[in-house]
Amino acid sequence: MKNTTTAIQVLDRAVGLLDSLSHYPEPVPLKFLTADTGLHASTAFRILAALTAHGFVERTDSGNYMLGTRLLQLGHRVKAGTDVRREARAVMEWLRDQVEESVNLTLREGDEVVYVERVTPARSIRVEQVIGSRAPLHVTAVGKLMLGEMDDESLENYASRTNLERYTRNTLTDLDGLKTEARSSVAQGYALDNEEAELGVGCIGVLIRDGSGKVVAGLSISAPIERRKEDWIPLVLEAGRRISARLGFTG
Amino acid sequence: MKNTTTAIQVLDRAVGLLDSLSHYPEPVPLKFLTADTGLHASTAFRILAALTAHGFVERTDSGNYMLGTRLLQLGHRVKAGTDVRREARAVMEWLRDQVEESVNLTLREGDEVVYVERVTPARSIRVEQVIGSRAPLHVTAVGKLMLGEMDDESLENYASRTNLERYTRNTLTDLDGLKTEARSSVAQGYALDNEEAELGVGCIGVLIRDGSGKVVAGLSISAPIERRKEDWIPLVLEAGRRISARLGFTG
DNA sequence: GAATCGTTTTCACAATATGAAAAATACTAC
DNA sequence: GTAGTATTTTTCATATTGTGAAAACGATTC
Repeated sequence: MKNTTTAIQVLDRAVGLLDSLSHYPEPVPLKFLTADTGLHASTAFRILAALTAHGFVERTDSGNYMLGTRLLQLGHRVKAGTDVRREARAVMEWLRDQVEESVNLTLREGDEVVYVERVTPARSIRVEQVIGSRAPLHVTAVGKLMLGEMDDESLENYASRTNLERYTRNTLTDLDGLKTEARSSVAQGYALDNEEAELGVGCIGVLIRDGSGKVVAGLSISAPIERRKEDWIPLVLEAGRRISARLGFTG
Repeated sequence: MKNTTTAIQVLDRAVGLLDSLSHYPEPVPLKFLTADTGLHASTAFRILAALTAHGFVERTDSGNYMLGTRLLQLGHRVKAGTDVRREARAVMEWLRDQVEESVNLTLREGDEVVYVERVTPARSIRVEQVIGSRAPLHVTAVGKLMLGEMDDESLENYASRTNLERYTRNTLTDLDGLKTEARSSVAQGYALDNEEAELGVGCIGVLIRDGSGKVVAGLSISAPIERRKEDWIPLVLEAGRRISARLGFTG
């Protein structure tokens, strides 16, 4: 567990505890948390008590710890991409119903995309992205489009910063290949991800633009690779156009 | 701004900053936050820097502060009512489409209900509950049902603890009236809220139970009072039954 | 009923967060 | 343009605050 360290120790520790908590599907005893974080029991206890008082953590009757509803509240007040998320929701549901696959909305954040909204179909085998999770630009359909929007220099900087880490055998790890792919994706208006982030998963992604023409998000279908159909491309393009239109884009 | 105070000062302050941040619809400059929280500029700055490093806060290009996507992530990992929320979603959408009004899912937390999930109709005038917001039991339809499930003593304790605070002229503020209403609501299987929490807003609520028969949540329609129809009662009951059934309740 | 394990409280200590002040940066107005 | 003002950021000496050892408490288990 990587632990970001800042100028304020308690905060680092508190965040570490929340982080640890978020990894458990069930409420956990103090013991587990001290084990994860390496904190002294009394220290962890004290911090958790404070977090509990603020509703960031809740305790079960048995005294176990879990994330608190205050986080739900704050999560819903996050402004990043508020407009896009609100406007996108209905269209995402429409697209999901057309193809019966998971549809995700992503925001760019630095060298990564963050999954901020998702709708899933009612079938037992489906692709599920965790809200808030991240992936580097070069391994996702939407990310490749974002890279394709950059000028050569920025793209090269991205490559040297991140080293184009390999995720699967299909990941584009050489600058030239990536550049070609990114450019042609932008040219055709959509990008594919052929198991480049995860084996077995294929995506079709497009960019979302706001009234000023700026790229504000990405929309993609994620499906088991053998179910993914290129026929869906027009649908994804259409969905992207609709969301962009709602945001005032007149492209 | 009430500020819960715990054994750990920095945490209180950090939470205060997040809280302040959550009240603004747009990114704000440091100035505003120091004004809200009363913190010294350098102190607020330092704490915000730490929160930013952890993704709890983000800064715009102009240097203004806003809540960060890390909160989205943690919010989605909150376990409270996870099962119910997941199972309820589809049924809530169905109900929303039947009546074209907002549908809310609430959890009980102490003497209050917390709104944890919501779907809204595509009409311009509609009731919107903020996810994470709270209301005392005696002013909501679902809450009255929860009160009706208690024994006399617990109900009386609730009344004396909370003083049955008045929200509108329709709020039930006397123990006897509340008791009668709560009991009969439970008997009929649903409760109405006739502008008891907010003037102009009417609700129809039912309880959700899990496999063990325990009440785990509440479901309600919230509509402008003049649009609310008693015809909807069977639909809400049906939706409640469906969700409970998904959780293994066999009535 | 003793022993073991986990949680909670207490408390003396020093490491940590603090805020005054200074430096840097961004605005405004003239 | 320049002077002036407001805001953000860095620095640093200080004492306040968070720390963790140890002890008290509470469950379980043997």
